[in-house]
Amino acid sequence: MRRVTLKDVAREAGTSEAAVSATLSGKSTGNMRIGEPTRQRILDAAAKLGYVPNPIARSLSTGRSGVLGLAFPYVDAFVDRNPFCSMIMNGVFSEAIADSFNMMLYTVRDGYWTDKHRVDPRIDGMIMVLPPTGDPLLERMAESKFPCVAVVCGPQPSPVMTVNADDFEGGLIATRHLIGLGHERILMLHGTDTVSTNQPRINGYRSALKESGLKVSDDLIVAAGFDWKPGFDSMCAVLDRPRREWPTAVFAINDLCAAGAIRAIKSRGLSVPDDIAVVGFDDTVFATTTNPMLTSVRMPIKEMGSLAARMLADEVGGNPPTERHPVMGVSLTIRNSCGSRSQALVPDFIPET
Amino acid sequence: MRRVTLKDVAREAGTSEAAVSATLSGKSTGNMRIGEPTRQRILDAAAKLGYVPNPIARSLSTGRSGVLGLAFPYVDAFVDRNPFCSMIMNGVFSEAIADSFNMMLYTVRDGYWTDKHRVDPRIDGMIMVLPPTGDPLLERMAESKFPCVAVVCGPQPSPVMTVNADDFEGGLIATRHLIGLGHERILMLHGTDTVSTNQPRINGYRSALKESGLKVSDDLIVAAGFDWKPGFDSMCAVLDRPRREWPTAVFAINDLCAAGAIRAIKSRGLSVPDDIAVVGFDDTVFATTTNPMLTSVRMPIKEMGSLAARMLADEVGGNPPTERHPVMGVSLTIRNSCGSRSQALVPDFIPET
DNA sequence: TAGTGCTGATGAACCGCTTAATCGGGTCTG
DNA sequence: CAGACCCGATTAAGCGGTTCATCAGCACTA
Repeated sequence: MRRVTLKDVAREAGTSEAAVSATLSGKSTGNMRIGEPTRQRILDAAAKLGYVPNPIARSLSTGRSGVLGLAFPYVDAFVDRNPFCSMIMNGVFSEAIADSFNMMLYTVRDGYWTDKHRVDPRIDGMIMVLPPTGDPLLERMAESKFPCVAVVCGPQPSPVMTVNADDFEGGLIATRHLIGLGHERILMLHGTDTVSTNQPRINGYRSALKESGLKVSDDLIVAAGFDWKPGFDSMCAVLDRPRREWPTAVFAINDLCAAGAIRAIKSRGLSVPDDIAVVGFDDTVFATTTNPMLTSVRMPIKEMGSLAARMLADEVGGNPPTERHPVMGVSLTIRNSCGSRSQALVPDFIPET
Repeated sequence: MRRVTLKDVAREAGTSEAAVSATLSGKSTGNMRIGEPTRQRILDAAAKLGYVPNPIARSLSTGRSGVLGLAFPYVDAFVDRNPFCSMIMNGVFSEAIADSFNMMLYTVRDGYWTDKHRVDPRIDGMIMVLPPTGDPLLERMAESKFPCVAVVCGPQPSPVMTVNADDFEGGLIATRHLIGLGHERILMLHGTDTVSTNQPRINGYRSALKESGLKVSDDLIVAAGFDWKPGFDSMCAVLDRPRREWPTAVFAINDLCAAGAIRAIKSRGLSVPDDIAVVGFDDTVFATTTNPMLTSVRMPIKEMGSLAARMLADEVGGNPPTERHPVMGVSLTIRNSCGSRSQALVPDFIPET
């Protein structure tokens, strides 16, 4: 039951190992030429023996592995509760497979990457999801010429390739939407700056207010977080203020946060959107499980993953992408949480199966 | 900027490569002994040069890679919308890291595993999540002695190691809960048999009815699915029946399906739980984003992933686990969707951050 | 003193594949 | 007819580790 090796095939075909290697790996490298009859014998022998090249041996000798690394922040709640990560992975994975790359998983917690000059030779390149803003790690990777693309890492210049969504624009259109519906006191529930999307979204919010001549009030820019509970808590805190200080609308940093805010609002016996309108961000599955369903800024999350994989595969394959810092467009998916549509409980958006 | 190799360290330390290898890999294999002074010189040299062993070379010569494979079904909607997958992965990953294994990703769609005698030498073992029931693949893996554990693969005997939750018990306690609240017409919204959890959960439902002397009616066992939309659609269809045929309670195959059912019920102007009570399954994040929040059967999903990784690591490490087919217990998390608790909008369960 | 046994270390084969260098021999050219 | 050239294929040197067989040296025994 031993694994069939090159040598076995060579013996079976009555040729040298080199001939087999050249034939099977396709690319007649160097000056190696294989004639048609020999080629056939080798192919037959390989098929007969059920030969499959050993990728490890190949890696050792070529220095290439055909594996892409995917590193993401390791936070239980994030992974378990927020589909963002799996959606990125989904995109990365499908593209990687299409390019016949395998995927290896890492986390930033993993000590592997903290070491200065260390790069895992088992991977040809790395995709880093949501790297902490200003992570020196990216510098190191760039220095060591290790192909790397950072996904969702913020708009500031980066030493490595990046894939971002236009978070500023997202904040802008979400807020404009609310302003267009007549809201003037709009609460921004934001997250922490460890996540790069935070500031741009807030800035978009600010810009939208300014362009409409509305006052930007720090009282209405409140720290919450990217999960359900912080959204709930922060919204509760705001509603504990005197009634006249209440906002008439909320722009939440993401859907989960928005879902928490909605429940907080309802827990006071208030209505969404009649008393307070809510807009989310990301347009994930949560936007359709809340009640009312969320109007949310859509990011092409899966596509961002695919694009990152595509760019990395190209870079590794020797075709450096010309656009090394793409910014994906966002749009607003309008549902029921702002009152701009019918508020029937029948969903106006049914996800595809 | 070349990678530092064993040879470099040997030269620096003035010893042979063998001595370096033996020292650095710890286990003084064979009859190789290294004296303390030499050992120190080698350690110093390695530290000075910043030597890091090349895992590929090591793999080639040892036949072991220190990598575990994780294969999951590749369905967009499943990955993007259902946290099940990422929760399993979370568990697997954290345990794998703890055992200093890396993780490589596969999908069952990936042709790699369809080939008869083919096993990726880059991994030491494989965790297969939700393998299709009766997948011949598992037979093959068992035949080829390749360490493998199937996670959530159903209660039937398996040629490989398995990790399951007690789905039957889950169906039982969910249905008993509803019966205990006085319900007699309980609708079962189930999924498809391609997922192994489907039948056991239905069987649990049946048993609970029988033990209470209630009639099991095929009209009340309705196919839906594991996502939001099928739950919504099937519930709508049931509510299209004459009123006297309506159920007073619903047991849904999972939380997402339950969420769809809830919306369907509300879209008819009915109340959950006053008119119809709903129980979900899995107790994922969705159980807290619906309104009312879902009473749901809790499976220790992350723990199942961890356990699988643990078992696989042990098997690979030469300590075959004694319990090769553990079944994890389930419990019922009671919230608001059955009327057995206060229906205040304030959550009685706030997820940890 | 030859033999035994142990410690500490080395040399070299090997894991399975790639690839640069080389080579035999046939054809074409000057 | 010698030299140039191309085709088809082989040889052998890596890639960077692990590990088995061997060995030098020394102490201890009979």
